[in-house]
Amino acid sequence: MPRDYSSSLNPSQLEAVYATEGPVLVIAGAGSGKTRTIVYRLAHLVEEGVDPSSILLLTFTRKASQEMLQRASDLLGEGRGLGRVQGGTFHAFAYGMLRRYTPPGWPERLTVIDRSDAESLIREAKGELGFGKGDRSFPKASTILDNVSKSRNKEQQLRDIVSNESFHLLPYVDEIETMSVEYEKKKKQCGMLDYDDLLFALETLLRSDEALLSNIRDRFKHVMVDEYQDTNLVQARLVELIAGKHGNVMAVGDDAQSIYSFRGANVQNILSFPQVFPGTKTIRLERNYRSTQPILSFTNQILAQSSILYEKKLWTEDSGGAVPQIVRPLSDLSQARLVAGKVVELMKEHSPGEVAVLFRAGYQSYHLEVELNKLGIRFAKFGGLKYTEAAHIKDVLSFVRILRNPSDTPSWHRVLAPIKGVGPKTSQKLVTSLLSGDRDFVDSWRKKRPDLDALLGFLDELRSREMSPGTLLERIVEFYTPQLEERYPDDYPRREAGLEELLQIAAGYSELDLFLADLSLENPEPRGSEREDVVTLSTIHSSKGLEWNAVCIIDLIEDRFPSRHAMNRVEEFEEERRLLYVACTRARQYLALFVPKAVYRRGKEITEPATASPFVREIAGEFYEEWQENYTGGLSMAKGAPEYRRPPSALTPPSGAPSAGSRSSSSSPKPAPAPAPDPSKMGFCNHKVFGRGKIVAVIPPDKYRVNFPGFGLKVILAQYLELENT
DNA sequence: GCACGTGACATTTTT
DNA sequence: TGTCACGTGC
Repeated sequence: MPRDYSSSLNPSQLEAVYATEGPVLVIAGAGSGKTRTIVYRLAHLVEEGVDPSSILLLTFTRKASQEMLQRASDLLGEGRGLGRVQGGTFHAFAYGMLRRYTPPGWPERLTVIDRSDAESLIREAKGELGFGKGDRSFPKASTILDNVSKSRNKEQQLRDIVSNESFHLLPYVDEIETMSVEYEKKKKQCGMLDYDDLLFALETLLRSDEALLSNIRDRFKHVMVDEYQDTNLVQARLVELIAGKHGNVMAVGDDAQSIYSFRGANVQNILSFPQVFPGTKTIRLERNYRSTQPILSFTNQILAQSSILYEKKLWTEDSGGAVPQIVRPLSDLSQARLVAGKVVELMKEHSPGEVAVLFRAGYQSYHLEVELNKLGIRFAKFGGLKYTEAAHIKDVLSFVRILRNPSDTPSWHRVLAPIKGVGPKTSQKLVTSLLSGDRDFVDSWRKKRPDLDALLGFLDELRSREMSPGTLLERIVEFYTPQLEERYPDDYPRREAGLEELLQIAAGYSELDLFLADLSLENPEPRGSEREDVVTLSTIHSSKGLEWNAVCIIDLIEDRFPSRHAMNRVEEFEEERRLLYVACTRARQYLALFVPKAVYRRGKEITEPATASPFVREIAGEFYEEWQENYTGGLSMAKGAPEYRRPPSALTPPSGAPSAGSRSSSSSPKPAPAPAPDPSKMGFCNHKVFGRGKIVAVIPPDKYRVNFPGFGLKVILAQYLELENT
């Protein structure tokens, strides 16, 4: 007998929970109890007698899906088999499927490569093709990969992507295309799949095998997809393929929180969901259970200034609370000190785990990390460099990967590199010789170099015995550690600790394949134990779906937030706005935005004045109070806290039906609108682009924006362009 | 061909 | 801070 959840959920949430047949689209504003709704729906499905293993729950991170399953399990009590719910990220799901149903003609062992592996392949290709010799401005491997990946994610021609989004690379577009072809070839040769391949491969598999497809459709009778606004085209097609027939599919998302279009996410997916799945029931969750009204009014303002219309205004019944603060430190260096001070202050009222500092890019927290260390405040940092990208970790994993997939040439090169006398050329020859039957070259080198002999002997020995991932890793680390000390004399203890951690992770696996795939597909638990009660530092992207009592956001100045790379096109600018929206809506009770008045420029050794972020400038004064750093390092009130007024009626819950009618821009007085940004003052202008000494394009004044970040020519914003020399 | 030092340059976000 | 190209000496 299904339980009655009406005391725990509001009417819209209930509707979403009980709508288990047919397509459902839940537009869930920030903090509107989205997770809660999914959790209850899972519980309800199982209570209704649905077999947990026939539910597919696709989420943005595995952590998110684990949390939901745990909570559903708490709700129902253990033993209801919620562990059997299938789920995780699209990529992990795809990998699992491909592992189980390997398409005919594929190598039986698939290697999933991460970003840096892919970059190595691109670099290899570049070397072999002889591109970029003597040309310092030849695009970097990572830049090329960005474009290649974007082209696949958005399913547009590489050439178009380059012209539209990386305009300055246009002179190299031919080389980039050639390299992309070479990259695809190399992956195939080595039996490797990159992140994008996983999704396309699954689609190809399902489309090519009708029996399998119908099997899969029968198997997953209920599909739920979280963060639907951040799915890309293939992901949406996969959902349609699997759930399109029975139509028991629920997509949850928020168009105002779409922040992954750089990865090919397409907001259109959520907007056109009702067309793709006819008969869709659309449910809006707008009542906010997270933040105070002053914070919500502030975040609503951020969206209100957008050139995109969001049919959404969050509201709460809780009208108390402090107004958000805008704090103006004298520089970004003193900002670090002030934020650290603020964190200390906040920790008097909140536990450390309830305090977060958010930023646009990983490097922006460096100064703050130093300050926090000085004060002895423990923190966990999310986002930025991945732990598995560290050189020593990659070194060790290369051994493992070679054992699993002997044609993994990048790993071979990595392993061979430390041997004296082996450079790129010799390494190439050695690998060729190792992979072909012709061992003569290798054997002659083995005689010359005892360390090569030892290395190959070690690998042979590992190969000859079956070992668990944990044991295998232990042996490798043992073999590798002497090198570690030699190569990183300064910080090898730290790196040793990292390897120790890797051993811990490996010990939890019984299958090597899964261990390797998980390392590439899931962020392994960030250093240290899980869920320690410490302050959080996080990129905004990594803060998605999380919340804290107190949130500080730093570096709200032009060039940093919005990132100067995102000043290209209007869409990118708007995505930065949504990013700020996501950041601000993480806060429950306290929100502060730090806007340094100057920034230190590393190269120039000077401090330059900084301009406040346009997003901050746009917000009318009545929505925040302002503090300034004075010259003694203290803070003083610059603009008093406004007498907090009840927000205009459009923002308050309409009595009775919360989910309806709250969106009309009705007659209520709009709070003093900040002047809309004037494009002509933002640097839109006509500009010529030079490539290899000649003009390759002219950018029309009305559509494009030019940005000079100090040196070099950066020309941005291109939807179409005129080529002068073909 | 390789190792190693030097200097120039650029630095988003993530599966 | 890291990456890459290039020069030098072996």
